[in-house]
Amino acid sequence: MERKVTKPRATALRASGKASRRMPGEERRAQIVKVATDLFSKNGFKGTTTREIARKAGISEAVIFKHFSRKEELYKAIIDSRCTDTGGESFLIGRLKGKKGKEVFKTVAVYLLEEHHKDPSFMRLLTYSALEQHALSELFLKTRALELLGFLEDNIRELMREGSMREVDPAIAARAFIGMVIHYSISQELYGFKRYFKRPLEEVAEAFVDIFLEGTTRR
Amino acid sequence: MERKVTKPRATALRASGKASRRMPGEERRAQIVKVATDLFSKNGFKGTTTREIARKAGISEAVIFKHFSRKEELYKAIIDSRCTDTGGESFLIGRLKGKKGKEVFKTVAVYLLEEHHKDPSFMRLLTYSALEQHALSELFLKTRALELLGFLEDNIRELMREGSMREVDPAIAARAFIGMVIHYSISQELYGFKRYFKRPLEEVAEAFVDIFLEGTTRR
DNA sequence: CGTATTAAAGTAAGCACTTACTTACTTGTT
DNA sequence: AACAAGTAAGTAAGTGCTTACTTTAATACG
Repeated sequence: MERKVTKPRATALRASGKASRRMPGEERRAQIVKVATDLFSKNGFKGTTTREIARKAGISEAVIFKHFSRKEELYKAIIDSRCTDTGGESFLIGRLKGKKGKEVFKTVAVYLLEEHHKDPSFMRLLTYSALEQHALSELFLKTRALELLGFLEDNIRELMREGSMREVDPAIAARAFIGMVIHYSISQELYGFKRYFKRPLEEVAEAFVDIFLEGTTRR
Repeated sequence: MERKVTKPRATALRASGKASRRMPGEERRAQIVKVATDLFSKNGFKGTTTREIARKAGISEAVIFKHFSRKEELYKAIIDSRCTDTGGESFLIGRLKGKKGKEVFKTVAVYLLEEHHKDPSFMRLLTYSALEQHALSELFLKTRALELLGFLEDNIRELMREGSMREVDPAIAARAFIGMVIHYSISQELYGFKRYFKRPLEEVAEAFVDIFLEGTTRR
């Protein structure tokens, strides 16, 4: 049967100056991942369509399926890359080597606040994946989260041994510290608290460390 | 044209013992809201279909649209009811009247941890709505969240005035306290931390208040 | 109390559109 | 000419929502 003739979409895109041009396979794959990451972090897995990913990448939908067998596989590729990305929290652990005491807490707080501020997409992706019960939050928990908590607990035990920190439950104390930092970060970026409250993040980090170590009671 | 004849679904449901029976309009509306709340909190707005809501309620889809003009309107009805629900945080403010100092922090911590543990659906709904940029998180922020933070800030100022609390930034201190509590709660329930760490919530609440007031430094 | 009527609650079937994904083919590059 | 990258057109299934009709329950009346 005679084919319907319609205006080619990609050529229309090219005319508009937003079009993709042909790319080597690996480059195209990486571009799809980047665009998809952005959309998944904004809309979640179900809320993101392959049609929208293709549209934003300036390609046809079929190209996505040249690189990924299914939508789920694209999502998994993103999750995997984000948990092995050297820009993540293992990088943080590296920066903590050699630091002790207050400096550890300060470094952790500043790093986390800065990372979340600079690029909220990982935080959003992680939150969506926890809600949607995807693998990312499980993977993240088992790798980054427990690793960082473990590190802080060890640091707290060391401080107790050398007598500068009082007897506390290291696990609970680590959770308290991480909790105030990350919740601040999430409520500022995700919940819009930053419209009502804005401070330099170094100041906020400093204040949190101070409260954690010195408490709020007058002496 | 002659209608196709197939087995009525509702009668099939009735036979299976799970069927809805006829209900007065208000009762049915409430039932739809309850079922939909559960599904929206598990799957988000986009991830929940009207077919699935109807199936779980044991009714046909058309019944939903007898009560709500659109799916979006059903969602809004849920958001509204959850932010005016007397089981929410305004209830908390009521409980804080007359309490001072350490007792305020203790009551807030225990209450929030218990509420989230007993019914994580609101927390999930709120998190989904923040990600999906629905009205719930905005409404919640403007009502409950800022109200509670304001209350804590006032309490902190009062403690500084009477000399039992040292000079801190009340806004930052309130965020620090709320952050450790809520993040703990969310990470336990939503992220699955409770599989790796379990403590009686009174103990956790007590420890957080202690850290907030006394810090962790040995004196 | 029985019957007819009316109102309320509910359904089967469908519509128009969207979704993830496929396939046979075209275009561009080497 | 061969290969890689890409597309137009399509499929089967799913989605939010509508409509014309059926069923059930309540009410009025004799």
